[in-house]
Amino acid sequence: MAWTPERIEELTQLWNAGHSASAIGKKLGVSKNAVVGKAHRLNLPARPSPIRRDSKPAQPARKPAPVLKTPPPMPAAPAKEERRRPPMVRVQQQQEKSTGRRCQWPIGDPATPDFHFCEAPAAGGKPYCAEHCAVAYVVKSRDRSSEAA
DNA sequence: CCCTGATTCGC
DNA sequence: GCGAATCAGG
Repeated sequence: MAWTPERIEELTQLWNAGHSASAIGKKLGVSKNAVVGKAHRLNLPARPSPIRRDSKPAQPARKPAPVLKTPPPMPAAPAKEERRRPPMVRVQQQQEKSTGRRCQWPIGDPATPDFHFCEAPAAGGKPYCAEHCAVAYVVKSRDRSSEAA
């Protein structure tokens, strides 16, 4: 059954009158999916629905194959945007080296209170200490000497 | 298990 | 554009 202007009008009226999608569908002789689908397509006002589908976590099955052709070459290097204020231990380490050039290597889950940075003295202009430089730049190192572990 | 609406995706 | 399938909360 096609959506004739009359049907669309009736749908709109019933929808705006607060009838449920299934009730409207029953009246129009279509499924509630058809009603809610059409309503959504018509940009009718979304009626009270607590359903939240926009959770951050990965959505499986629905989007299976991103198929990336250019994998980023530095998997171990964390982004600067990940920067968060570390716990209170910061004060102590600042006393030792207040120049601010401290290792930015993230430790723990950024979404967790115990998240902090390494903050050992950074090695030669790098954002990380010597140990974490070895981890962050492992790809480059391997590229040159094939070992260093 | 029933209801609800929202979103996706093959047609 | 359509709507069944699927998802998701009450």
